[in-house]
Amino acid sequence: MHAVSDLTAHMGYLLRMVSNAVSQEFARKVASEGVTVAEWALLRSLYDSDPAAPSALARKMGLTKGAISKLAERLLEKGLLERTGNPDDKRGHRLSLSAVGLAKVPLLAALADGNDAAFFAVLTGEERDGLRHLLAALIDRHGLSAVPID
Amino acid sequence: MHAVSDLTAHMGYLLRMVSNAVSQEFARKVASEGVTVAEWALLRSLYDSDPAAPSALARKMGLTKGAISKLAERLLEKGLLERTGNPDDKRGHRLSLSAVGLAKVPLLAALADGNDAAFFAVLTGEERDGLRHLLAALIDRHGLSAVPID
DNA sequence: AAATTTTAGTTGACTAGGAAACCTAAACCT
DNA sequence: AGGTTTAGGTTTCCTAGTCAACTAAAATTT
Repeated sequence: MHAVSDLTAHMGYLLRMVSNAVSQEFARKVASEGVTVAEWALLRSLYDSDPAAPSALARKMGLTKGAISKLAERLLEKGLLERTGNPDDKRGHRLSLSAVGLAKVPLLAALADGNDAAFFAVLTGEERDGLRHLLAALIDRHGLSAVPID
Repeated sequence: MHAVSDLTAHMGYLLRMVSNAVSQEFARKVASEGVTVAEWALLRSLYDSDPAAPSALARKMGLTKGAISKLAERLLEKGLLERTGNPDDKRGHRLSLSAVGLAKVPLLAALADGNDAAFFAVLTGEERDGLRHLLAALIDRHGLSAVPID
């Protein structure tokens, strides 16, 4: 008879637990700037790029078009993003940071740096390097950063 | 001037990417059994335990009472869970697996084992051990004890 | 040129979860 | 006793994200 393995026997489970903990910590911190984690990721993606189409952002961030659509909508309402039409293609448009959004990214980046440093400070430098290497290996060997959506 | 660090410079970001990938893979597999990942975790938690109060499950699984409440509601409707009143305390109740739920856990466990093995097969045995150790260390040192044992 | 297909984005339905408000029952004080 | 506080659960509202259906415009076929 197949023994029913413990939940915690699965690395996926441990991964999810740790990942949730990091994100939650960070969520509280960025909330003080009136922004969510997902919003931060989108703002950061636009920071050093030209105005980008939603579909391009979806590819870049590994999200679906729908996710970007909703995210962008909220950021537009918050005045952190700008949407400009594309005369060459009346279906699409381009998203870019507003002046306010542009100014906010460095602040958020500092919070992100601090959060990451604080959370992983419980590891030794060697352990941190090891973890980074393992995560990079998983991402690389699974071809994760370029996950085609749709 | 503070440089704005790359998103991928943060380990929390890499962690989230990998974690999402594992969960998504797994979600597809368990969907074939008509169950979601969160539902599987709850079912598994009840598998080798006595009937448990929702609040106890919340502690054990590291979720809020609200999350358990909604999850349990769906599982009750699917007929995988049973709810029995507690005469000693008219506020609460106990949740336990139904016969169907009980029968389903080993099937799901096999899927979980397979998913985990497949995803982390791109690492060497040594790397896997290293990753498990690092995740356990983070969980331990941050007191994310909600789950590790039992 | 007309019909078809592909692409861009939005919207709605659903799972997932936290936070907070709320109700009720139990426990604890005076 | 009677009032207050604490604990157990549910519900509502919000973010987050997927998938699938949909509209409209562009690109391809025929």
